[in-house]
Amino acid sequence: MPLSLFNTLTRQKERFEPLVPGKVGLYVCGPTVYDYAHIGNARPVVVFDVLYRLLTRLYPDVRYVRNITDVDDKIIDRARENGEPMESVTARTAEAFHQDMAALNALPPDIEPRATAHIAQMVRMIERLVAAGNAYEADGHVLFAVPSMPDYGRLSRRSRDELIAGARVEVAPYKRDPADFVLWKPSPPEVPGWASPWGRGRPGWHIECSAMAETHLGETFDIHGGGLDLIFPHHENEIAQSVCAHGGAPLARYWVHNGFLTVEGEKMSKSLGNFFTVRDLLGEVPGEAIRLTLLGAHYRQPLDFTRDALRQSKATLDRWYGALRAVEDVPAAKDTAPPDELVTALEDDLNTPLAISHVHALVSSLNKSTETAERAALKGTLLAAGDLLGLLRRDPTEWSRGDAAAGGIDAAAIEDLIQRRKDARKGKDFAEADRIRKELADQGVILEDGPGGTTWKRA
RNA sequence: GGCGCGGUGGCAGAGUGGUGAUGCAGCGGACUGCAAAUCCGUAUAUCCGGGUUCGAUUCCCGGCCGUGCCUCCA
Repeated sequence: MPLSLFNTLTRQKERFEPLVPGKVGLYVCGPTVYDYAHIGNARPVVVFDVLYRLLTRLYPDVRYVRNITDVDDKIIDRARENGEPMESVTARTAEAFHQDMAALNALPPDIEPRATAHIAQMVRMIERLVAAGNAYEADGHVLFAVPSMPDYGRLSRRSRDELIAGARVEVAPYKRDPADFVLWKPSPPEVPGWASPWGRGRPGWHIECSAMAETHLGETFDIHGGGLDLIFPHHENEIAQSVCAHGGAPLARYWVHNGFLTVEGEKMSKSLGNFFTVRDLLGEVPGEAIRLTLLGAHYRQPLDFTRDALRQSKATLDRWYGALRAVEDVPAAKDTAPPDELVTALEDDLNTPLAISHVHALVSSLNKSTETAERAALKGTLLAAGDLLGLLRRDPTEWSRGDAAAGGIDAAAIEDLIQRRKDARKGKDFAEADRIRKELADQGVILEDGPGGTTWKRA
Protein backbone atom coordinates (compact mmCIF):
# COMPACT_ATOMS: atom_id res chain seq x y z
CA MET A 1 0.00 0.00 0.00
CA PRO A 2 1.40 3.39 -0.92
CA LEU A 3 1.93 6.10 1.65
CA SER A 4 -0.88 8.59 1.89
CA LEU A 5 -0.94 11.78 3.90
CA PHE A 6 -3.62 14.31 4.70
CA ASN A 7 -2.58 17.44 2.86
CA THR A 8 -3.73 20.66 4.51
CA LEU A 9 -3.47 22.34 1.12
CA THR A 10 -6.30 20.24 -0.30
CA ARG A 11 -7.88 19.07 2.96
CA GLN A 12 -7.74 15.56 1.64
CA LYS A 13 -5.81 12.42 2.15
CA GLU A 14 -3.52 12.12 -0.86
CA ARG A 15 -1.19 9.50 -2.16
CA PHE A 16 2.38 10.61 -1.53
CA GLU A 17 4.70 10.80 -4.50
CA PRO A 18 8.15 12.34 -4.03
CA LEU A 19 9.09 15.11 -6.41
CA VAL A 20 12.20 13.15 -7.35
CA PRO A 21 11.69 9.38 -7.24
CA GLY A 22 13.35 7.78 -4.24
CA LYS A 23 14.21 11.09 -2.68
CA VAL A 24 12.25 12.92 0.01
CA GLY A 25 12.75 16.35 1.54
CA LEU A 26 11.00 17.00 4.86
CA TYR A 27 10.97 20.30 6.71
CA VAL A 28 9.49 20.66 10.17
CA CYS A 29 9.28 23.89 12.12
CA GLY A 30 11.49 23.52 15.17
CA PRO A 31 11.58 25.25 18.52
CA THR A 32 12.18 28.84 19.44
CA VAL A 33 14.80 28.29 22.10
CA TYR A 34 13.99 30.53 25.01
CA ASP A 35 12.61 27.99 27.50
CA TYR A 36 12.27 24.26 28.14
CA ALA A 37 10.11 22.35 25.68
CA HIS A 38 6.65 21.62 26.99
CA ILE A 39 4.57 18.59 26.22
CA GLY A 40 2.76 20.46 23.44
CA ASN A 41 6.09 21.11 21.73
CA ALA A 42 6.91 17.43 21.99
CA ARG A 43 3.93 16.23 20.00
CA PRO A 44 5.06 17.39 16.56
CA VAL A 45 8.59 16.22 17.28
CA VAL A 46 7.39 12.70 18.06
CA VAL A 47 4.80 12.60 15.26
CA PHE A 48 7.28 13.71 12.61
CA ASP A 49 9.88 11.39 14.04
CA VAL A 50 7.55 8.51 13.20
CA LEU A 51 7.02 9.96 9.73
CA TYR A 52 10.78 10.28 9.31
CA ARG A 53 11.31 6.67 10.37
CA LEU A 54 8.60 5.51 7.98
CA LEU A 55 9.95 7.57 5.08
CA THR A 56 13.43 6.23 5.72
CA ARG A 57 12.02 2.74 5.44
CA LEU A 58 10.19 3.53 2.20
CA TYR A 59 12.72 5.71 0.38
CA PRO A 60 16.49 5.42 0.03
CA ASP A 61 17.25 9.12 0.33
CA VAL A 62 15.44 11.16 2.99
CA ARG A 63 16.57 14.55 4.14
CA TYR A 64 14.92 15.76 7.32
CA VAL A 65 15.45 19.40 8.20
CA ARG A 66 14.25 20.85 11.48
CA ASN A 67 15.32 24.35 12.33
CA ILE A 68 16.20 26.03 15.58
CA THR A 69 14.92 29.55 15.92
CA ASP A 70 17.62 31.31 17.87
CA VAL A 71 16.68 34.92 17.24
CA ASP A 72 13.28 36.12 18.28
CA ASP A 73 11.79 38.80 20.49
CA LYS A 74 10.87 36.26 23.15
CA ILE A 75 14.49 35.18 23.34
CA ILE A 76 15.63 38.76 23.45
CA ASP A 77 13.20 39.48 26.29
CA ARG A 78 14.37 36.45 28.20
CA ALA A 79 18.01 37.40 27.77
CA ARG A 80 17.28 40.89 29.04
CA GLU A 81 15.40 39.55 32.06
CA ASN A 82 18.27 37.24 32.91
CA GLY A 83 20.90 39.85 32.17
CA GLU A 84 22.76 37.47 29.89
CA PRO A 85 23.62 37.44 26.19
CA MET A 86 21.04 36.04 23.78
CA GLU A 87 23.57 33.42 22.68
CA SER A 88 23.85 31.89 26.13
CA VAL A 89 20.07 31.60 26.41
CA THR A 90 19.81 29.89 23.05
CA ALA A 91 22.82 27.60 23.54
CA ARG A 92 21.55 26.39 26.90
CA THR A 93 17.96 25.94 25.75
CA ALA A 94 18.91 24.19 22.52
CA GLU A 95 21.05 21.75 24.50
CA ALA A 96 18.15 21.00 26.85
CA PHE A 97 15.87 20.53 23.85
CA HIS A 98 18.25 17.97 22.36
CA GLN A 99 18.41 16.05 25.63
CA ASP A 100 14.66 16.05 26.12
CA MET A 101 13.85 14.95 22.60
CA ALA A 102 16.46 12.21 22.76
CA ALA A 103 14.75 10.98 25.92
CA LEU A 104 11.58 10.68 23.84
CA ASN A 105 13.49 8.49 21.36
CA ALA A 106 13.21 11.16 18.70
CA LEU A 107 16.02 10.84 16.19
CA PRO A 108 17.95 13.99 15.42
CA PRO A 109 17.11 15.52 12.05
CA ASP A 110 19.66 15.23 9.25
CA ILE A 111 20.14 18.97 9.27
CA GLU A 112 19.33 21.37 12.08
CA PRO A 113 19.84 24.85 10.71
CA ARG A 114 19.91 27.88 12.97
CA ALA A 115 18.28 31.14 12.05
CA THR A 116 21.29 33.23 13.06
CA ALA A 117 23.46 31.25 10.64
CA HIS A 118 21.16 32.15 7.75
CA ILE A 119 20.79 35.90 8.09
CA ALA A 120 22.56 36.47 4.76
CA GLN A 121 20.17 34.13 2.99
CA MET A 122 17.22 35.93 4.55
CA VAL A 123 18.51 39.31 3.49
CA ARG A 124 19.00 38.08 -0.07
CA MET A 125 15.51 36.69 -0.16
CA ILE A 126 14.06 39.93 1.11
CA GLU A 127 16.02 41.83 -1.52
CA ARG A 128 14.52 39.63 -4.20
CA LEU A 129 11.04 40.23 -2.83
CA VAL A 130 11.56 43.98 -2.82
CA ALA A 131 12.93 43.87 -6.36
CA ALA A 132 9.95 41.84 -7.54
CA GLY A 133 7.52 44.28 -6.01
CA ASN A 134 6.30 41.89 -3.35
CA ALA A 135 7.83 43.80 -0.48
CA TYR A 136 8.45 47.40 0.47
CA GLU A 137 10.39 49.40 2.99
CA ALA A 138 8.50 51.59 5.39
CA ASP A 139 9.59 53.31 8.55
CA GLY A 140 12.73 51.18 8.91
CA HIS A 141 10.78 47.97 8.37
CA VAL A 142 10.51 45.80 5.34
CA LEU A 143 7.04 44.43 4.86
CA PHE A 144 5.60 41.79 2.63
CA ALA A 145 2.83 43.25 0.45
CA VAL A 146 0.06 40.71 0.78
CA PRO A 147 -2.09 42.14 -2.04
CA SER A 148 0.82 41.45 -4.42
CA MET A 149 0.14 37.75 -4.06
CA PRO A 150 -3.22 36.76 -5.50
CA ASP A 151 -3.08 33.26 -4.04
CA TYR A 152 -2.52 34.46 -0.48
CA GLY A 153 -4.71 32.59 2.00
CA ARG A 154 -4.93 29.37 0.06
CA LEU A 155 -3.45 27.17 2.78
CA SER A 156 -5.52 28.55 5.63
CA ARG A 157 -8.52 29.12 3.37
CA ARG A 158 -9.03 32.68 4.40
CA SER A 159 -9.79 35.60 2.23
CA ARG A 160 -7.91 38.79 2.88
CA ASP A 161 -11.19 40.48 3.76
CA GLU A 162 -11.85 37.92 6.45
CA LEU A 163 -8.44 38.48 7.88
CA ILE A 164 -8.90 42.17 8.10
CA ALA A 165 -12.39 41.85 9.52
CA GLY A 166 -11.21 39.43 12.16
CA ALA A 167 -8.07 41.26 13.14
CA ARG A 168 -7.80 41.76 16.87
CA VAL A 169 -4.67 43.77 16.79
CA GLU A 170 -4.16 47.38 15.97
CA VAL A 171 -2.65 47.74 12.52
CA ALA A 172 0.76 49.35 12.48
CA PRO A 173 0.52 52.72 10.72
CA TYR A 174 3.35 52.01 8.31
CA LYS A 175 1.57 49.07 6.72
CA ARG A 176 0.13 49.72 3.30
CA ASP A 177 -2.34 46.94 3.80
CA PRO A 178 -3.54 45.64 7.16
CA ALA A 179 -2.59 42.09 6.18
CA ASP A 180 1.04 42.96 5.39
CA PHE A 181 3.59 41.34 7.64
CA VAL A 182 7.14 42.07 8.69
CA LEU A 183 10.14 40.61 6.90
CA TRP A 184 12.77 42.74 8.57
CA LYS A 185 12.58 45.10 11.51
CA PRO A 186 14.99 47.64 12.93
CA SER A 187 16.97 46.84 16.05
CA PRO A 188 17.82 49.61 18.51
CA PRO A 189 21.44 49.53 19.70
CA GLU A 190 20.73 47.43 22.81
CA VAL A 191 18.92 44.75 20.82
CA PRO A 192 20.74 42.11 18.76
CA GLY A 193 20.87 43.01 15.11
CA TRP A 194 22.65 42.53 11.80
CA ALA A 195 23.67 44.94 9.09
CA SER A 196 21.33 45.04 6.12
CA PRO A 197 20.44 47.29 3.19
CA TRP A 198 17.70 48.69 5.44
CA GLY A 199 19.96 49.37 8.39
CA ARG A 200 20.81 47.36 11.43
CA GLY A 201 17.96 45.06 12.25
CA ARG A 202 16.67 41.54 12.70
CA PRO A 203 14.43 39.22 10.73
CA GLY A 204 10.71 38.85 11.13
CA TRP A 205 9.41 35.55 12.31
CA HIS A 206 8.46 33.88 9.04
CA ILE A 207 11.36 34.65 6.76
CA GLU A 208 13.82 32.39 8.54
CA CYS A 209 11.95 29.22 7.61
CA SER A 210 11.67 30.29 3.98
CA ALA A 211 15.39 31.00 3.83
CA MET A 212 16.47 27.84 5.62
CA ALA A 213 14.17 25.61 3.61
CA GLU A 214 15.51 27.14 0.41
CA THR A 215 19.10 26.67 1.53
CA HIS A 216 18.77 23.04 2.56
CA LEU A 217 15.94 21.64 0.47
CA GLY A 218 15.75 23.87 -2.58
CA GLU A 219 12.87 25.93 -3.91
CA THR A 220 10.29 23.17 -3.91
CA PHE A 221 10.39 20.17 -1.62
CA ASP A 222 8.06 17.37 -0.58
CA ILE A 223 6.69 17.70 2.93
CA HIS A 224 6.39 20.60 5.31
CA GLY A 225 5.22 19.77 8.82
CA GLY A 226 4.28 21.54 11.99
CA GLY A 227 1.52 22.16 14.48
CA LEU A 228 -1.99 23.10 13.45
CA ASP A 229 -1.49 26.51 15.04
CA LEU A 230 1.20 27.33 12.51
CA ILE A 231 -1.09 27.16 9.48
CA PHE A 232 -1.93 30.77 10.00
CA PRO A 233 -0.11 33.03 9.90
CA HIS A 234 3.26 31.33 9.89
CA HIS A 235 2.93 28.82 7.08
CA GLU A 236 0.70 31.05 5.01
CA ASN A 237 3.36 33.73 5.17
CA GLU A 238 6.16 31.28 4.51
CA ILE A 239 4.39 30.24 1.34
CA ALA A 240 3.89 33.84 0.28
CA GLN A 241 7.56 34.71 0.77
CA SER A 242 8.96 31.60 -0.86
CA VAL A 243 6.60 31.42 -3.79
CA CYS A 244 7.11 35.07 -4.65
CA ALA A 245 10.88 34.86 -4.19
CA HIS A 246 10.99 31.81 -6.44
CA GLY A 247 9.02 33.13 -9.36
CA GLY A 248 5.91 31.16 -8.46
CA ALA A 249 7.45 27.77 -7.73
CA PRO A 250 5.51 26.04 -4.95
CA LEU A 251 7.17 25.76 -1.54
CA ALA A 252 6.06 22.36 -0.26
CA ARG A 253 3.85 19.87 -2.03
CA TYR A 254 2.36 18.27 1.06
CA TRP A 255 1.54 20.22 4.20
CA VAL A 256 1.11 18.05 7.24
CA HIS A 257 -0.15 19.45 10.53
CA ASN A 258 -0.54 17.79 13.88
CA GLY A 259 -3.48 18.54 16.15
CA PHE A 260 -3.45 20.27 19.46
CA LEU A 261 -3.02 18.95 22.90
CA THR A 262 -4.96 19.60 26.05
CA VAL A 263 -3.96 18.67 29.58
CA GLU A 264 -6.58 17.02 31.76
CA GLY A 265 -9.23 18.37 29.43
CA GLU A 266 -8.06 21.96 29.51
CA LYS A 267 -5.89 24.06 27.33
CA MET A 268 -2.40 24.05 28.69
CA SER A 269 -1.46 27.35 30.19
CA LYS A 270 0.75 28.65 32.90
CA SER A 271 -2.12 30.36 34.67
CA LEU A 272 -4.09 27.13 34.95
CA GLY A 273 -1.10 25.44 36.51
CA ASN A 274 -1.24 22.58 34.02
CA PHE A 275 1.85 23.56 32.13
CA PHE A 276 4.20 20.59 31.93
CA THR A 277 7.65 20.68 30.49
CA VAL A 278 9.04 17.49 29.05
CA ARG A 279 11.79 17.83 31.62
CA ASP A 280 9.29 17.78 34.52
CA LEU A 281 7.60 14.69 33.16
CA LEU A 282 10.88 12.88 32.58
CA GLY A 283 11.43 13.09 36.29
CA GLU A 284 8.29 11.05 36.83
CA VAL A 285 8.06 8.54 33.99
CA PRO A 286 10.37 7.14 31.32
CA GLY A 287 10.46 9.17 28.12
CA GLU A 288 9.19 6.18 26.24
CA ALA A 289 5.91 6.32 28.17
CA ILE A 290 5.52 9.95 27.15
CA ARG A 291 6.21 8.99 23.56
CA LEU A 292 3.67 6.17 23.60
CA THR A 293 1.07 8.50 25.09
CA LEU A 294 1.66 10.99 22.29
CA LEU A 295 1.30 8.23 19.68
CA GLY A 296 -1.82 6.84 21.32
CA ALA A 297 -4.08 9.18 19.40
CA HIS A 298 -4.02 9.87 15.68
CA TYR A 299 -1.78 12.86 15.01
CA ARG A 300 -4.54 15.04 13.59
CA GLN A 301 -6.91 14.40 16.47
CA PRO A 302 -6.90 16.51 19.57
CA LEU A 303 -5.01 14.71 22.31
CA ASP A 304 -5.89 15.02 25.95
CA PHE A 305 -2.70 14.50 27.87
CA THR A 306 -3.47 13.12 31.33
CA ARG A 307 -1.69 11.47 34.22
CA ASP A 308 -3.91 8.48 33.70
CA ALA A 309 -2.91 8.19 30.04
CA LEU A 310 0.71 8.39 31.07
CA ARG A 311 0.22 5.70 33.70
CA GLN A 312 -1.51 3.49 31.18
CA SER A 313 1.26 3.94 28.64
CA LYS A 314 3.79 2.94 31.28
CA ALA A 315 1.69 -0.16 32.06
CA THR A 316 1.51 -1.03 28.36
CA LEU A 317 5.28 -0.78 28.04
CA ASP A 318 5.69 -2.89 31.17
CA ARG A 319 3.68 -5.59 29.45
CA TRP A 320 5.60 -5.30 26.20
CA TYR A 321 8.97 -5.37 27.92
CA GLY A 322 7.67 -8.22 30.04
CA ALA A 323 7.15 -10.28 26.90
CA LEU A 324 10.69 -9.45 25.77
CA ARG A 325 12.06 -10.30 29.19
CA ALA A 326 10.57 -13.79 28.85
CA VAL A 327 12.55 -14.35 25.65
CA GLU A 328 15.82 -12.79 26.72
CA ASP A 329 17.55 -16.13 26.24
CA VAL A 330 16.13 -16.49 22.72
CA PRO A 331 18.12 -14.65 20.06
CA ALA A 332 15.91 -12.56 17.84
CA ALA A 333 15.60 -13.73 14.25
CA LYS A 334 17.79 -11.68 11.95
CA ASP A 335 16.67 -9.42 9.11
CA THR A 336 13.10 -9.32 10.28
CA ALA A 337 10.70 -6.66 9.16
CA PRO A 338 7.80 -5.14 11.04
CA PRO A 339 4.43 -6.77 10.26
CA ASP A 340 2.87 -5.68 6.99
CA GLU A 341 -0.33 -4.59 8.69
CA LEU A 342 1.61 -2.31 10.98
CA VAL A 343 3.44 -0.68 8.08
CA THR A 344 0.14 -0.38 6.25
CA ALA A 345 -1.41 1.36 9.23
CA LEU A 346 1.36 3.94 9.27
CA GLU A 347 1.20 4.35 5.51
CA ASP A 348 -2.43 5.28 5.92
CA ASP A 349 -1.80 8.82 7.12
CA LEU A 350 0.23 7.69 10.12
CA ASN A 351 -2.44 5.74 11.93
CA THR A 352 -0.35 5.16 15.03
CA PRO A 353 -3.21 3.91 17.26
CA LEU A 354 -3.93 1.16 14.77
CA ALA A 355 -0.22 0.43 14.47
CA ILE A 356 0.00 0.13 18.25
CA SER A 357 -2.86 -2.36 18.26
CA HIS A 358 -0.74 -4.54 15.98
CA VAL A 359 2.10 -4.39 18.49
CA HIS A 360 -0.35 -5.62 21.12
CA ALA A 361 -1.20 -8.54 18.84
CA LEU A 362 2.49 -9.36 18.41
CA VAL A 363 3.11 -9.28 22.13
CA SER A 364 0.12 -11.51 22.69
CA SER A 365 1.42 -14.03 20.13
CA LEU A 366 4.85 -13.94 21.69
CA ASN A 367 3.45 -14.60 25.17
CA LYS A 368 1.53 -17.57 23.85
CA SER A 369 4.26 -19.09 21.77
CA THR A 370 6.14 -22.09 23.15
CA GLU A 371 8.18 -23.02 20.11
CA THR A 372 11.70 -21.63 20.03
CA ALA A 373 11.96 -20.85 16.33
CA GLU A 374 8.61 -19.12 16.41
CA ARG A 375 9.55 -17.14 19.49
CA ALA A 376 12.79 -16.03 17.82
CA ALA A 377 10.83 -14.90 14.77
CA LEU A 378 8.23 -13.08 16.83
CA LYS A 379 10.88 -11.41 18.92
CA GLY A 380 12.60 -10.16 15.79
CA THR A 381 9.33 -8.90 14.39
CA LEU A 382 8.41 -7.17 17.63
CA LEU A 383 11.76 -5.41 17.82
CA ALA A 384 11.45 -4.34 14.19
CA ALA A 385 7.99 -2.97 14.92
CA GLY A 386 9.39 -1.11 17.90
CA ASP A 387 12.17 0.29 15.76
CA LEU A 388 9.70 1.73 13.28
CA LEU A 389 7.73 3.37 16.08
CA GLY A 390 10.74 4.40 18.14
CA LEU A 391 9.78 2.09 20.99
CA LEU A 392 11.21 -0.93 22.82
CA ARG A 393 14.81 0.17 22.45
CA ARG A 394 15.83 -0.60 26.02
CA ASP A 395 17.05 -3.73 27.72
CA PRO A 396 13.92 -5.44 29.12
CA THR A 397 15.41 -6.33 32.49
CA GLU A 398 16.82 -2.88 32.90
CA TRP A 399 13.39 -1.49 32.07
CA SER A 400 11.58 -3.66 34.59
CA ARG A 401 14.01 -2.86 37.36
CA GLY A 402 13.79 0.84 36.76
CA ASP A 403 15.94 3.29 38.60
CA ALA A 404 16.19 2.96 42.34
CA ALA A 405 14.27 5.97 43.55
CA ALA A 406 16.06 8.21 45.96
CA GLY A 407 16.23 6.25 49.20
CA GLY A 408 14.81 3.16 47.49
CA ILE A 409 16.17 -0.28 48.17
CA ASP A 410 19.08 -1.20 45.90
CA ALA A 411 19.48 -4.28 43.76
CA ALA A 412 22.01 -5.99 46.04
CA ALA A 413 19.70 -5.70 49.05
CA ILE A 414 16.84 -7.08 46.97
CA GLU A 415 18.92 -10.05 45.86
CA ASP A 416 19.90 -10.69 49.45
CA LEU A 417 16.27 -10.78 50.57
CA ILE A 418 15.37 -13.04 47.66
CA GLN A 419 18.05 -15.47 48.79
CA ARG A 420 16.76 -15.44 52.36
CA ARG A 421 13.23 -16.01 51.10
CA LYS A 422 14.47 -18.91 48.99
CA ASP A 423 15.96 -20.53 52.06
CA ALA A 424 12.72 -20.01 53.98
CA ARG A 425 10.70 -21.59 51.17
CA LYS A 426 13.07 -24.54 51.06
CA GLY A 427 12.34 -25.08 54.72
CA LYS A 428 8.58 -24.68 54.07
CA ASP A 429 8.59 -21.58 56.24
CA PHE A 430 5.98 -19.84 54.09
CA ALA A 431 5.16 -17.33 56.78
CA GLU A 432 8.71 -15.99 56.59
CA ALA A 433 8.69 -16.19 52.78
CA ASP A 434 5.51 -14.15 52.62
CA ARG A 435 6.87 -11.68 55.14
CA ILE A 436 9.85 -11.04 52.87
CA ARG A 437 7.57 -10.73 49.84
CA LYS A 438 5.54 -8.18 51.75
CA GLU A 439 8.60 -6.32 52.95
CA LEU A 440 9.78 -5.89 49.37
CA ALA A 441 6.31 -5.11 48.09
CA ASP A 442 6.10 -2.29 50.60
CA GLN A 443 9.16 -0.85 48.92
CA GLY A 444 7.69 -1.18 45.46
CA VAL A 445 9.47 -4.38 44.51
CA ILE A 446 7.44 -7.24 43.10
CA LEU A 447 8.81 -10.77 43.12
CA GLU A 448 8.00 -13.25 40.39
CA ASP A 449 8.61 -16.94 41.06
CA GLY A 450 9.29 -18.70 37.78
CA PRO A 451 10.68 -22.04 36.69
CA GLY A 452 14.14 -20.53 36.48
CA GLY A 453 14.06 -18.99 39.92
CA THR A 454 12.80 -15.73 41.35
CA THR A 455 13.07 -12.47 39.44
CA TRP A 456 12.03 -9.02 40.53
CA LYS A 457 10.79 -5.77 39.13
CA ARG A 458 9.74 -2.41 40.40
CA ALA A 459 6.07 -1.53 40.38
C1' G B 1 -18.63 37.63 14.31
C1' G B 2 -15.33 34.61 10.49
C1' C B 3 -12.86 29.93 9.45
C1' G B 4 -11.98 24.90 11.28
C1' C B 5 -12.08 20.32 14.23
C1' G B 6 -14.44 16.81 17.29
C1' G B 7 -18.62 14.13 20.02
C1' U B 8 -17.87 5.70 19.86
C1' G B 9 -18.48 0.92 25.95
C1' G B 10 -16.37 2.90 33.12
C1' C B 11 -11.69 5.23 30.75
C1' A B 12 -8.38 5.74 26.42
C1' G B 13 -8.91 5.13 21.26
C1' A B 14 -9.27 3.00 15.78
C1' G B 15 -11.88 1.07 11.58
C1' U B 16 -16.30 0.50 8.78
C1' G B 17 -22.82 1.66 3.95
C1' G B 18 -24.55 -4.53 6.29
C1' U B 19 -22.11 -9.67 12.62
C1' G B 20 -18.75 -2.26 16.29
C1' A B 21 -10.65 -3.06 16.45
C1' U B 22 -7.17 -2.68 20.43
C1' G B 23 -5.52 -1.49 25.45
C1' C B 24 -6.68 -0.33 30.62
C1' A B 25 -10.19 -1.05 34.42
C1' G B 26 -14.45 -4.94 35.86
C1' C B 27 -16.26 -10.01 36.38
C1' G B 28 -15.40 -15.58 36.07
C1' G B 29 -11.70 -19.39 35.35
C1' A B 30 -6.62 -21.82 34.61
C1' C B 31 -1.77 -21.60 36.61
C1' U B 32 0.79 -20.43 41.73
C1' G B 33 2.41 -22.99 48.73
C1' C B 34 0.75 -17.54 48.58
C1' A B 35 1.62 -13.98 44.90
C1' A B 36 3.17 -11.60 40.33
C1' A B 37 3.23 -12.36 35.28
C1' U B 38 0.75 -15.03 31.58
C1' C B 39 -3.28 -17.60 29.35
C1' C B 40 -8.74 -18.72 28.59
C1' G B 41 -13.74 -16.88 28.90
C1' U B 42 -17.19 -12.71 29.64
C1' A B 43 -20.69 -7.98 30.33
C1' U B 44 -20.92 -2.86 28.69
C1' A B 45 -20.75 2.11 23.44
C1' U B 46 -21.50 4.82 18.12
C1' C B 47 -24.72 13.03 21.30
C1' C B 48 -30.04 14.33 19.57
C1' G B 49 -33.67 14.99 15.40
C1' G B 50 -34.62 14.53 10.33
C1' G B 51 -33.10 12.80 5.15
C1' U B 52 -30.88 9.29 1.36
C1' U B 53 -30.75 3.78 1.37
C1' C B 54 -33.19 -2.80 1.34
C1' G B 55 -29.86 -1.36 5.41
C1' A B 56 -26.13 4.38 8.58
C1' U B 57 -22.11 4.63 13.78
C1' U B 58 -20.29 5.51 8.72
C1' C B 59 -23.14 9.80 3.55
C1' C B 60 -26.43 14.65 3.63
C1' C B 61 -29.20 18.59 6.53
C1' G B 62 -30.45 20.80 11.25
C1' G B 63 -29.69 21.09 16.56
C1' C B 64 -26.97 20.56 21.17
C1' C B 65 -22.23 20.17 23.55
C1' G B 66 -16.90 20.61 23.55
C1' U B 67 -12.65 22.66 21.36
C1' G B 68 -8.80 25.33 18.06
C1' C B 69 -7.22 29.55 15.04
C1' C B 70 -8.45 34.64 13.48
C1' U B 71 -1.06 38.82 11.78
C1' C B 72 4.62 38.94 15.18
C1' C B 73 1.88 34.44 19.40
C1' A B 74 4.55 29.24 19.36
